[in-house]
Amino acid sequence: MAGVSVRTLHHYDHIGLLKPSVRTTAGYRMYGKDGLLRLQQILFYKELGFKLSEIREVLDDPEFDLVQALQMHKYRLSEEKKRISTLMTTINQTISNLKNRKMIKPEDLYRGLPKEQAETWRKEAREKWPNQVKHGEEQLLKMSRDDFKALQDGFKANIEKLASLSSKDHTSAEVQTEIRRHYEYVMRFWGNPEGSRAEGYKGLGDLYVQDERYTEVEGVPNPAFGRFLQKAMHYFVQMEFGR
Amino acid sequence: MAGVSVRTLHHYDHIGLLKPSVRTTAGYRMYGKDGLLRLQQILFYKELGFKLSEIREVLDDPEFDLVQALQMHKYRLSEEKKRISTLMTTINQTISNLKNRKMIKPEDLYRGLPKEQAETWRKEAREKWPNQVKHGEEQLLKMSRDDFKALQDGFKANIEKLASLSSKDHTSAEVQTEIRRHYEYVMRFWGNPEGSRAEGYKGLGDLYVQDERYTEVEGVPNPAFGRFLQKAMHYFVQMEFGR
DNA sequence: CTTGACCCTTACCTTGCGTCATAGCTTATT
DNA sequence: AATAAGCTATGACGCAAGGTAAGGGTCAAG
Repeated sequence: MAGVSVRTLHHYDHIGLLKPSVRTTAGYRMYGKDGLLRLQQILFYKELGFKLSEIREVLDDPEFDLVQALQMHKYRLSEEKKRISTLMTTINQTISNLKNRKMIKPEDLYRGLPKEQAETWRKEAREKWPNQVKHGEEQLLKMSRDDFKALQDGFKANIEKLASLSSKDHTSAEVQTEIRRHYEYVMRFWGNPEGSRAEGYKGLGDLYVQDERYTEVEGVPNPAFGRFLQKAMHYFVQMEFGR
Repeated sequence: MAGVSVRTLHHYDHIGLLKPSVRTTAGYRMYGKDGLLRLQQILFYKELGFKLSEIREVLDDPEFDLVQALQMHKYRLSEEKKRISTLMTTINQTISNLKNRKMIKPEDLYRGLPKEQAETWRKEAREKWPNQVKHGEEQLLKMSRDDFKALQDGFKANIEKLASLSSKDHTSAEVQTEIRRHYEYVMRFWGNPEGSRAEGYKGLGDLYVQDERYTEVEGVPNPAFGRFLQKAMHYFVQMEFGR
């Protein structure tokens, strides 16, 4: 009748949030106009996302600082909104990665590289970001073998350093410094066109979580490291490019 | 060790989401590298807001359309985000109303009005939007007594009509048409300066919920009507001014 | 008087674990 | 080796806000 179920009224009665003004001899709950007002207030605050216990405080304690409570709640809501926003961009990245992974097979990446080198790369199974590569392939082809080796070793060292930091806070300066180097390596390997770099890098972070092969360390998969990297990378992009 | 509690692993085991690869003779749960990967994937999707049952579907059914699931989830998140946004503006309104209500006493409103008229108004106890009025007072003073009476009667009729519609959907054309008239009446009574009208009108809707006196019909408080009006008014402002 | 539409109470189910309680296992120290 | 500290395991209960029966009384209409 008033938009709430009988069960809800039972519940409110049970927890003492809203008690009927009278009970008929048969035990029926009867609510007066004051009860109706209180119910509407309850529903109002409930819509705002307050918990019933909080509502009870608000309504029963006249000394309660309602304005402050509302402001605190607004802050909670704003945090939740931010969280949802980042989740949505993460989902976007994940979706585009899944699509691209379907379209480009790993083999495509090595096509055009000297067989020997491709074989080494594949065996080491450490710097595997072949997916989505379109520009990277060309860039690699332009490099001399020595340049490539140096880059590869530096990259390897960087990854290992990050692995050793994986128990730290992903937002710490230590980690973020190393992540910046990681970003630069990835860009050189990956050769992403300007503009989509931030997006691509974040997406790579998501891939780390999706596929264990990306975060093997010394040949041993380490998925927790993947999640650590993903968070650190997202944070880096956030700070560096502002989303 | 991996960022999850033992209890969580028990739980995942219990619901069949993540089972240990082996059990020691003592019954200890041992997870292999595959288990670790699966755990990370679980945590990843959990962060995105998926329910555990959904995660199980995603991970266990290779035929599962992950992209579609992600897109659906993104939509859910966007809806939630919208909801939070409107909640936040509602809170803002409520806060400013509470503040203003504290600052301006009802008596202030009638100050300067002919005593007789103020008395009538107070007694009828029906069109009570004296709060926050700064401009309204002046406007009322400019009107002749007859004009005022006509306005008052029309307003009263409008409110009664809305009360009779309070069981309908607040977004229906019927209701919204009457709400538009209500809006016009309020603006004439209230005399809000241009620019803040939409905000003020929404805020008035919130006040309806806060104080039963605002939605008395024939002298009888009707708080459910208050909530109805509030929603209808918010919707009106949304459609008319786009927030 | 019976039927259907309400209401009552009691109590279990949901989600994702936290938090005991009780007991067995492993490891470190004595 | 014995003992204590510090794991783990298995129930089982609790929280939030009610949904969903189960079993039974009540009320107005026919």
